[in-house]
Amino acid sequence: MPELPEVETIKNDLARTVVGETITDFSSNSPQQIIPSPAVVKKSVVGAKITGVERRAKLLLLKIQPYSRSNLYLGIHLKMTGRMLLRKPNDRPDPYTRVIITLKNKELRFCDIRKFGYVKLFKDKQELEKELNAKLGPEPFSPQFTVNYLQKILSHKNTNIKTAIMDQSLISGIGNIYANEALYLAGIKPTKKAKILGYKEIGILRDSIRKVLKKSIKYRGSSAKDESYRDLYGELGHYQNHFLVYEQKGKRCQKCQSVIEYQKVNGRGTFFCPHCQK
DNA sequence: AGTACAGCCTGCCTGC
DNA sequence: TGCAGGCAGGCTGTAC
Repeated sequence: MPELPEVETIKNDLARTVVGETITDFSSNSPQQIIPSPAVVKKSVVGAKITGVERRAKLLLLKIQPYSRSNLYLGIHLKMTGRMLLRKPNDRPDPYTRVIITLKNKELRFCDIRKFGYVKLFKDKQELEKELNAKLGPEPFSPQFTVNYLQKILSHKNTNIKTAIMDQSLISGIGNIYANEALYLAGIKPTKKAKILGYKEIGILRDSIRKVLKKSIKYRGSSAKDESYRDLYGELGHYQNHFLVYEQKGKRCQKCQSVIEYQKVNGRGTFFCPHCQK
């Protein structure tokens, strides 16, 4: 499932392949995934130029400059099974293609088995930032993501630490895979109450989050068992070959050789070492 | 207000 | 073999 490292990988590849391209067509066979509607988005973006690609949390952002008007943004959320694929117009169709953004001699295809993802038009930067800042906490690599910040928000959280770090309004970009991995690296049990973590422990957690995300970006993200994540070219990521606990139930902990356990935490599959994580 | 959880959606896996 | 039912989970809306 695409989280911060996966979206970052797609963003970086898009930045070097489609910036400067003009959009010649926009079509969708899944109107429920297009906000406000396929017709409005089509009218807004056709003839306009892609001038940049950004990422905020797990949202991919295409910056679009129409002729003689201010920048628009197309926000693309891949949710669970979404893919953004760069193809040529005559390439064979990809299964579950929901949206095609046509460029000159290129196509951006948004494919999504479960239809959880969406493409949303933002009229300008102001509208975009207003919405995103209202519901998203700081980026893990931003200067705002300090130990003091983390301590402040966790100290009055009445839930477990895993649920807390996956809460996008507290920290943005962390999903189930990297929550599992970061907590293992930090030696913290996923079910531990967020508010009882100490300052030192929070510092280690903050560093672990950054370390795990950074390493995954280096490996172009994770394509877990179901391989739902693919990069812009349809290729698998590689971080799954470096999972420490995620999908490692029954295997041995690399640090202490204990058997990795599995349990549900707030409805989410959770992997941990019963010995290393306290 | 803050936390928990159903619902969205569909392919895959399990068990009968 | 075939089919029903459960499972996966990011995020939103609703309920407590």
